Amino acid sequence: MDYNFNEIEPKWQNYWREHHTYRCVNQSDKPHYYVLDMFPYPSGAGLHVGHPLGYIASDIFARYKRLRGFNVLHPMGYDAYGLPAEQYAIQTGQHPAITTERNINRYREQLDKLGFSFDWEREVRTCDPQYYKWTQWTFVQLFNHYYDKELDKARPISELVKQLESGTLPTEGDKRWAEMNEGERQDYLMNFRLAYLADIPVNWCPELGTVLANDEVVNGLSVRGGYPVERKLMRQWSLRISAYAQRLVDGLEEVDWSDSLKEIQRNWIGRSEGAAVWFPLDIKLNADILPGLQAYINQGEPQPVPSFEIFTTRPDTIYGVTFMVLCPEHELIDIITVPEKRAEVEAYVTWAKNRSERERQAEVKKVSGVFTGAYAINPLTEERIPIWVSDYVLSGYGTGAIMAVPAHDSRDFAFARHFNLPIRQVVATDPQNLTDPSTWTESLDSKTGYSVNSGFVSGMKVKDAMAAVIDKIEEMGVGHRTVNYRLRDAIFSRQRYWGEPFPVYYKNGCPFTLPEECLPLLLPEVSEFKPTATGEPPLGHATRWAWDEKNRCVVENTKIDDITVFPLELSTMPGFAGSSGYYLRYMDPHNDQAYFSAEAVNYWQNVDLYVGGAEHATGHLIYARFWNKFLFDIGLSVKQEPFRKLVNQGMIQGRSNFVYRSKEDNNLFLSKNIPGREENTVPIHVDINIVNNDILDIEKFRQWRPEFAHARFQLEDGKYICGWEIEKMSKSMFNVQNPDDLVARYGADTLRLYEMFLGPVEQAKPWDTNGIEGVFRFLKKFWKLFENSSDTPADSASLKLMHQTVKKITDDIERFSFNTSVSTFMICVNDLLAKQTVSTQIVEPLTILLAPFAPHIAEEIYHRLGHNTSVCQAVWPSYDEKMLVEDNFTYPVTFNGKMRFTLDLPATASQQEAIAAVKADRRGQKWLDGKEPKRIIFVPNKIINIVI
RNA sequence: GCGGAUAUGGCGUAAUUGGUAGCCGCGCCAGACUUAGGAUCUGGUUCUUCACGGAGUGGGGGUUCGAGUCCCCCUAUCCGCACCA
Repeated sequence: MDYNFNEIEPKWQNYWREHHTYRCVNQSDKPHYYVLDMFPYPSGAGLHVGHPLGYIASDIFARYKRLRGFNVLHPMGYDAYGLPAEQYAIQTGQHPAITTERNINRYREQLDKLGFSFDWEREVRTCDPQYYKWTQWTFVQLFNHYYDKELDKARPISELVKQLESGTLPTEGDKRWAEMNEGERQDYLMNFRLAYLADIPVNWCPELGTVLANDEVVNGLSVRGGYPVERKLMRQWSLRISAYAQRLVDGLEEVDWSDSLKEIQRNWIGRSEGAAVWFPLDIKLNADILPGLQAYINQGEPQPVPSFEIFTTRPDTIYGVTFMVLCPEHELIDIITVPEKRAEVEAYVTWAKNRSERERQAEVKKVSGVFTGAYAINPLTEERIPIWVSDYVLSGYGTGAIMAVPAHDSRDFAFARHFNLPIRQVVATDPQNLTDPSTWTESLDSKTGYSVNSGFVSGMKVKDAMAAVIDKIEEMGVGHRTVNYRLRDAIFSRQRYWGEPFPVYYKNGCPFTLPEECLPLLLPEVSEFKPTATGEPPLGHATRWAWDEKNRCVVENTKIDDITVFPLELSTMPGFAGSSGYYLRYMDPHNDQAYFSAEAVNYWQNVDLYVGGAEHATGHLIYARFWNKFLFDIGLSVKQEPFRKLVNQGMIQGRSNFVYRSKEDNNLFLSKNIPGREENTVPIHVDINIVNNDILDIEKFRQWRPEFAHARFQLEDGKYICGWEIEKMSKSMFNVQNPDDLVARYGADTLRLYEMFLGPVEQAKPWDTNGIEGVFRFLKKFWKLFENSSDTPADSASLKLMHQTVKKITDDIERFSFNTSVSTFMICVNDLLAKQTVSTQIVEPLTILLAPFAPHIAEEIYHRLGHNTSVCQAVWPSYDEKMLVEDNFTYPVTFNGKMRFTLDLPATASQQEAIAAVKADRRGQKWLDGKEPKRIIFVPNKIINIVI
């Protein structure tokens, strides 16, 4: 009987489902292992071909670990909230819950066909109230905690309040806690909460009534609709992820991730060490401007005169400062600008503020700025330094103000050149030979060299000068050593419908969280998914959706004039909210008392292996680490890092095929290698499903589209050869390969093996089915091998081969090298098929080895070999080292380093035997020349290196 | 511009981690079987050469008895960040 995957695969998929083969329990004598995939967003297009790659790899590993005797947690779920379902809802009126449900069912169907060993009883969906209850709960915790910089962890905000009340902690700012009213106190606490409301500059589109992400805005117009977009300060929820910046950097040391991914995260967090320095203002203190400067007088370092703070990573260059620059958003601009410059400065600030992020990025090289007419004093040199405004200084980083050292910073250099400001050299690689900086074409940014023209640090190495200057400014009380991070707080509100509602209501404009027992706050039904006419987010359509404080419940259609009923937050949470803690929920998915139980998390700890795309490096993987660290601080999570080992599966690109249409004759198509084809034809994308190994199926092509019905061809060797190119996988390029088609044609086992055979899991590669036949042939051979097997005892050659295969496959899986595993299987089967008959003693262990890769065929053979339990309950075969050794090897022999001859030796030979063999050899005698070898370097199977 | 990675036959890749480069598969060539084949089997396939031989892991240098592998300098491609002081 032939290998009939059509019969085998559904049979065992049903068997596994009925027998709950992959059910996983939270207690076991076995060691535990948690294998996790990044859960998919169920898009309408179905499972995308890149997804199975990672799922197959993790499934192989999960199955392998089970066979090695581990209790394996291998769950799957859906990141079900998201924009596409909502956009579809706006266009069609179809509720996103319905489309999402439909897409999930389609995903599930596709996943089931591939034979994954997920424990579906643990499935989570981010849009399920039983799940998002805990997303909301975590938000409430974030709101109720602050970051204690002393203890370096999150603590309840109530403890901060206690300290403020007792006066052990003074308030920052002009008012003391005791003097504040309730509203002021809430406002003050908002500066500390880990989830907080604050005014943040956003891209606001008035026509669409929503905030847009930077990539949704082009040239100041919305991508959708082309409406004008303005930068606007808006009150938005944010997560104070920046408080965790240092711990997010430090944590990278202890995880087993690729260096490149760690590096991406390090860059994203952007830690840089430097100094904060206060520059006093040199202005006349008159009654007009004095109130505005109060904050600059009282705040921070105790300065008797108004000063402003800058951040620099190059304190050593402070003697080279020739101007200062403030960002256009800096509140000091308004105060210090001299009257005669005011009009010019205001015009510039208005222009700069209205530029979109995109415009700003596109015109990075354009220098713009304006002089305020005001001056600062360099605290070390006491020079007067002009203060400028320019948008090359960003408000979101440092203090939004810099000291400019044009000689040693390329941006300051460009600015100085443009406005003809002085450039003063204070660092030189060769202090003896200074050149005139006004002749330079670029700044000297390097940190190697010596300080020059720099007062007391002149002559020091840059590194020493940095330390010396910081010491000096600390001593003078005008600054201090500090660290800055590029990481910004995460904006957490979206004016969308299809997301988690915030468990927040507003009382006198102040946000309060709902009590825990009232969670989840259900997403209300709305009549429309667009923003309301008054510009509220879609949740504004929920009629009088509100919190009834007296009855402690959420109400709708109520009279809002009731004084105990308060409006609820109308924004929803962003996509990363639901995905930041899902791996913890899988540990205990049905718990309705807690996010997850202490027992569950103590048992599973954290994810041992996480497989997913590197595109989440600066999104999900940062947020999830933050989320986990917070849960760790409040005693829920038991590990600082959620994902111990991470494997990034490579991106799958598309391999497009082309036909070449003649420029003269629209019905004539030339095969790729016909002379003159390049000049006389235009390439046209052709559906890859009617091309096999770059050979076009001519009949299918004629049927493909009416315009090709009468196509004629110039063939080569009777075939039409198509061209190809690696491109992004997309419908419009007809290069999307649907996994379903391949399963139908070759079976899931072949697809699984083939995806692994393509190349290393981590590597990006084009999708290409050219080699799938070879893998399919292998499975047919494996089947044949089983059919040829008999109960006769195994011969020693076969046994040896089997042991070698066990070792190789085991090693390959451990180091995640599945492509070489497939090769190993092929070699083994080809060797065994050359024999008349093969013992079932050999076939059975090979079947178990194959089970992680091709579970259906392995299950079928395992049962046919007489077992009535699943191959998943089998024991991974072990190997005997003695069986691996080759009998004889040819060794290259060298004397004093020179290669002389080769020698045959048994692999098990000892040093003495090796020396004896050399002595016995005629050439050996000649080179030894009667002398005894001093030392012999003898590596089995490698080399004999003899030192006389 | 900064940071990270990669580079091996016609193609995807492999190399016991410093030890005979090209395993395995695709494709191709030749042959067998077959009414037929998108089936199966056998042999060959880095380049060059009739052959003997020679060359060869993006290019150039170095370390080593020995380098695809380690070091330095280029080049190309891919990815991430991008006025982050």
